[in-house]
Amino acid sequence: MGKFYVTTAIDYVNGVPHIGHAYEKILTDVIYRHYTQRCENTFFLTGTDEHGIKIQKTSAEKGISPKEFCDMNAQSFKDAWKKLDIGYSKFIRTTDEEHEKVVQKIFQKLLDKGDIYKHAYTGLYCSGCEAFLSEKDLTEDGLCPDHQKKPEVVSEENYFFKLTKYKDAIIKHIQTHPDFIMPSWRATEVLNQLEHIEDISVSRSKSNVSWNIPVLNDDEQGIYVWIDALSNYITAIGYDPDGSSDLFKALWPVDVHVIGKDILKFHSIYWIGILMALDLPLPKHIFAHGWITIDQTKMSKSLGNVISPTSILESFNLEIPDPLRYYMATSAPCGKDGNYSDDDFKEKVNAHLANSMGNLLNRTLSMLVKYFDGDIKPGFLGKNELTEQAVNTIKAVKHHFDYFEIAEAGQKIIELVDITNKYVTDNAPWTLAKEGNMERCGVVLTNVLEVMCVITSLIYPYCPNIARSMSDQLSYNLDTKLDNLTCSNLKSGHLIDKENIKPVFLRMDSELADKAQKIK
RNA sequence: GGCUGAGUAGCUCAGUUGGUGAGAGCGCACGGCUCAUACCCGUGAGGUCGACGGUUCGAAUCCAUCCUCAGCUACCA
Repeated sequence: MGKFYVTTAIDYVNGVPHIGHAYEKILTDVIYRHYTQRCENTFFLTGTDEHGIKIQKTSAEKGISPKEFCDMNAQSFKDAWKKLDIGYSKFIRTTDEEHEKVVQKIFQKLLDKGDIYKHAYTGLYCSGCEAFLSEKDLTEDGLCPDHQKKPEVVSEENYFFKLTKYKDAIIKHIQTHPDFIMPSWRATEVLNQLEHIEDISVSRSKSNVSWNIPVLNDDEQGIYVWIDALSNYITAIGYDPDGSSDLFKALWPVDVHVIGKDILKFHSIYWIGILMALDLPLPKHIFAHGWITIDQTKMSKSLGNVISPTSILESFNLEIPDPLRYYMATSAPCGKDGNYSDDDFKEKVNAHLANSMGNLLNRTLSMLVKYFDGDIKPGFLGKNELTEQAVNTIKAVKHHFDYFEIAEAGQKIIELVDITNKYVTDNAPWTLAKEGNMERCGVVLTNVLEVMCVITSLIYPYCPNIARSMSDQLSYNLDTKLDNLTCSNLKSGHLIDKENIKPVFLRMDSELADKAQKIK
């Protein structure tokens, strides 16, 4: 494989990051890191969506300019991602000058083409939604169900995008590309929505909303979210109607847009329509993930159970984000909702990362030092009975990632860990050593260490810090591509000294958990 | 109302096109081991596989009806 381009949704900076935002970035980062192990040229885009009336209003309430407000919140997103080791290649903000300029050009191009037209209408406008509502959307009292406010009757002339023109083509594309929308069962949902689609309004009157990108040659209108926000996926890498960058040519079409299930409609219908209108190739995949619930309850501000990603790291006293990354990435089956609870988090992470995986490396290296002074003798190499299992796991993990089954892939890795732990117990190197069967003892330990190298590579996307610690102790090259990954990674000679053997992840003990409970 | 998905051991879930006594992980209990991060390995607890029918020699797995949950989406008022 050559290149791999992956994006997250860009987050609206009206608030600070919570665990739902983090979930998506972690998933995407795991996907991204996995593909860096398979491709030469990879790119990971994330960022923030910064225009619109909500930001205009919130910043006004705070008495600061919208830009200042955005700067502040965008930074808090960047800070959070840093703490989670989200290794994005670029962080785009829709207020970036370059983005704004290209969005204006895109708008103009569609206007010139006739795919955007002006249309006057009267409707019920809810400023909270920043959208027109139809009567049937309202409550019995005639209020907006989301904002409990009475919408105003507004007469407005806006620009509309001819989405209906592309309706049939979009339907056909979805039908003929079963892996376009993933998980595939969500495609039915989208096809259903397509039946009732209408042209979408893509501008707002400047008198209602001032914090947006102006339409060129029209002082009355500003560009609304669809063309502004969705375009980030192409403007960020240098798309330009007048001639795109080499980076864009190398990366587009995107391999996968990772998004939440709530915005699938916008990505699989609106965005696809826009791309068709721009004569650009379509995304290879759109992956809609589920939600993270907290203790089986939906996270929401009104319930007051919004959790920030970093508060989990702090309350458990974690110095590395790996456990949280691992838990997030493996707790929800592909595309479905997952749940977070403190107990479950601690349980899973202790069991998999500390007890099984970490301890396996630790016990094996300890024996190598105890029985062989940390040396691997030439005769220990090349007779690995676990090769087949390891190779099968590599295959299975790659296969799962092809379908963005991140949790399922993680499960396979831990299965290999379990198999290897059992192999150690079954072969009891400590007994072999006592019996003086040193050759066999060395072979067994080396076999395990070879598999540990494989595990190190496979776990890396989930736990980059732990993987690095493992690779250090194994003198293993973590840059090894998965296609070249075998069970022959070690060389004969001295591997490690006793003082360099370190647990890669310590159990979170009950004391810490209690402390976390108190904070909560 | 329609459509889609889901309801399987305490918890989280696997269960291809129906067929040896219904599974995994975690948790729990007991046993083993002692290299290791009180870790690992083994054994067990008996869950009417949402409900009631039906098809079949035989269904968790197919069909009908119903209940619950989640999501998408109408229509009548």
